[in-house]
Amino acid sequence: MKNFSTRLLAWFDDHGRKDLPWQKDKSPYRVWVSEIMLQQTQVTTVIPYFERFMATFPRVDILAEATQDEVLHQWTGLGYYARARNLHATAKRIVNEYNGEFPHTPQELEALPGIGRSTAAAIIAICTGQRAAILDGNVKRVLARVFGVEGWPGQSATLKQLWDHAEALTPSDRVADYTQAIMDLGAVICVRSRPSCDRCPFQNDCHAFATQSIKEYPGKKPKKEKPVRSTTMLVIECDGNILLEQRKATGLWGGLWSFPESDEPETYLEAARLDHVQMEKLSAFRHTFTHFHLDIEAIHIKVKAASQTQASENLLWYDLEDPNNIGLTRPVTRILEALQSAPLLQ
DNA sequence: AACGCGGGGTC
DNA sequence: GACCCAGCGTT
Repeated sequence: MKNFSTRLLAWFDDHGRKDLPWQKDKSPYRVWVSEIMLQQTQVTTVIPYFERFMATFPRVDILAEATQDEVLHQWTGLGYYARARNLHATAKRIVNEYNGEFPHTPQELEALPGIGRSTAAAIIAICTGQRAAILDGNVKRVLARVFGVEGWPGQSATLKQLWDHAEALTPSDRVADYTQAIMDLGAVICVRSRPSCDRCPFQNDCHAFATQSIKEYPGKKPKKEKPVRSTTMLVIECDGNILLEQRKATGLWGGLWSFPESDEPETYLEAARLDHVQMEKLSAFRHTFTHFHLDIEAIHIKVKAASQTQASENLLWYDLEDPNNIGLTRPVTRILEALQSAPLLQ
């Protein structure tokens, strides 16, 4: 299609978003943090996290010097916690290897943890104005519909076609605006369900609109049955303090703090040299991940003096009145909320 | 090339 | 409940 970028930019000038928090001061640091937070996460969800993160870590060197617990604490609730670990690792590398300044080439950016092809391009385009093509969820949806690209974008053949379109369409002029514009079109007009085609600058050139097959694009991910796992979480309380265990550094909920899990509470307590005075089931619930369901049963256990329990690297007593700055899993925040709004056992 | 990785918004 | 979101790293 001719004039794609010109027409998109004309639309952007009238209708694009220009007041998002990360558009105020488009420094590489702020743009980078926003791009990482926005991976697989919606704008409205990100905004409060971004504001809080910037207030706590206003510069890359400050982020680099923070502890991982502090970074994960800021990330609690955002999900995909490897993003936070990679963000922290990259901050350290920016300080140590690049003297605190972000590199300006896609190759160097992509070599940093958590920055892939699209995120590198976004940083390049938005911060330097160098030509670089992005391909995020918005762009995939727009291009799949306009050009009738079939198949699920998770498949490499489909993904390649989308990248080819993205590269071909990205202009040399006004790349920063173009990058924002193509995302805005996807976020504001070409939304997933019930898109506003009558307000779209490409209505007359859109394959999906012309063939009345908008729902077919982009192709859907093949659905798979989610397996169900189950666990028992031990909410061990002593004097208003809750025992938490740090999860291993990688994998699911990596680096976050959660309740000890055991199907045999008595055995666990014995091993930890804890004497319980009361034990009561809390309500069971289901926590659903991308790829499986986790049925969680929580047991509230009150114990006598905790001094017996050795404090170790990956164990801490979490004071409900004076919480640590650490990353917590969703079930922990959920259960602690429930506990505090309806305190049991006095 | 396929899978692991969260939590929340939307319909 | 199904589906998906400003994707990337690992295998």
